[in-house]
Amino acid sequence: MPELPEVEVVRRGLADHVVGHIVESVTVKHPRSVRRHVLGGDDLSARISGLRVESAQRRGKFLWLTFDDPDTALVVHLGMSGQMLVQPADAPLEKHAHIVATLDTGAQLRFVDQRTFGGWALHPLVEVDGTSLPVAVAHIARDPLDPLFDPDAVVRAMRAKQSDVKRVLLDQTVVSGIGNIYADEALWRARIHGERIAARLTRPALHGLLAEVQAVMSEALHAGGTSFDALYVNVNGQSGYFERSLAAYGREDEPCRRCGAPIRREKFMNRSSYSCPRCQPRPRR
DNA sequence: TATATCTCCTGCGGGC
DNA sequence: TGCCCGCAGGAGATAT
Repeated sequence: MPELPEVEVVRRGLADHVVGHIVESVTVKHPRSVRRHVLGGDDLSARISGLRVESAQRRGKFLWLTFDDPDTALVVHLGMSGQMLVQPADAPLEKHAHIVATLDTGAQLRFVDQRTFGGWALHPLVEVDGTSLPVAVAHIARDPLDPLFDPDAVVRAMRAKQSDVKRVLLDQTVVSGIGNIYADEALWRARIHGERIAARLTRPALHGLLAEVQAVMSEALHAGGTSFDALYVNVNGQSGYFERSLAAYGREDEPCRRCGAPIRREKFMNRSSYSCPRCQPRPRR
C-alpha cells in the first residue's frame, strides 16, 4: 500500500521521466479515476493537453505535477493500489490502466489502479503557510520528511487529541504520509500501544514516536519502499524491498525481534494492527 | 466542534 | 470446480 516512502519513490520517477516533457493527449478510460475532477475526464484531458510538465511535487501521500500554466496542478492520489507507470506506447496496456497520457517523447504515462481508490484531478494552486499547494492538498499537514516539518507543533497538536495515538498518527491533518504499515512500525519501535490516548502521552514519548516515524520512513525510502505484491511499484514497474525489514506489520505469531514474544494482530478502525504484547502493553481503560 | 464509523472497490485465498 | 465470504485500507462523507 503506498504510503509516504512509496509515493516519494514514484515522485522521483516522475521527476526523472516526465518533468520537462509536453503532454500531447490524455485518454480517460475509467470515469471513477477522475471522480474528484468535477468537470469530468474530457475537461481534464482538454486542459492539460499541450502543457509542459514543470515539476513533480508531494506532500504526504498526495502527489502533483505543475505545468507551464501556473494556474493548474494535476493532483494524483494512488489510493491503495494506484501506479504511475512510464511505458513505451506499444507496450501492452495493463488490465487496470484507467488513464493514459501520451508525452512528446512518444512514451505514455499510465495510471493503473486495480481497486480504484486513487485518481487524478486538476486543482488551482494556493499559498498555504509559505508553500504553494493545490487546493485539494491545502488541509494536509506537513509530512515528517518535509524540511519545514515542525515536531514541536505536531506534538502540541497530538497532545490536544483525546483519541488513540494510532488514530492520530493516521490523521493526515495532524501529520501526513503515515498509513497503517508505518504507524505500526513506528509504534513498535517506540514501544507504545496504538490504543493509548495521545493526550496522555508525555512530550518526550511523542517526540520519540515522531523520531521513529522519521527513521522508519527514511529507511523505507532508502530501500525503495515496501511491497507485498505487485500493487506497489515505481514508474518502471519495479518493487521495493523494505517489507523484509518490517518488525511488526504482517508478522502475526512471529517472534518479536526484541523480546521474542509472538506478535499479535488486533482489529482497529476496521483494519489490522500488529504489535508486541510484551514491549507494547495494552493500556488499562 | 471533536471524535467515531461507514463507504467506496477489486482480487485473492480459504472454507465448504 | 465453483461459489461465497472475509480481508486488505486511504480518505471523504456521514453519524454520534
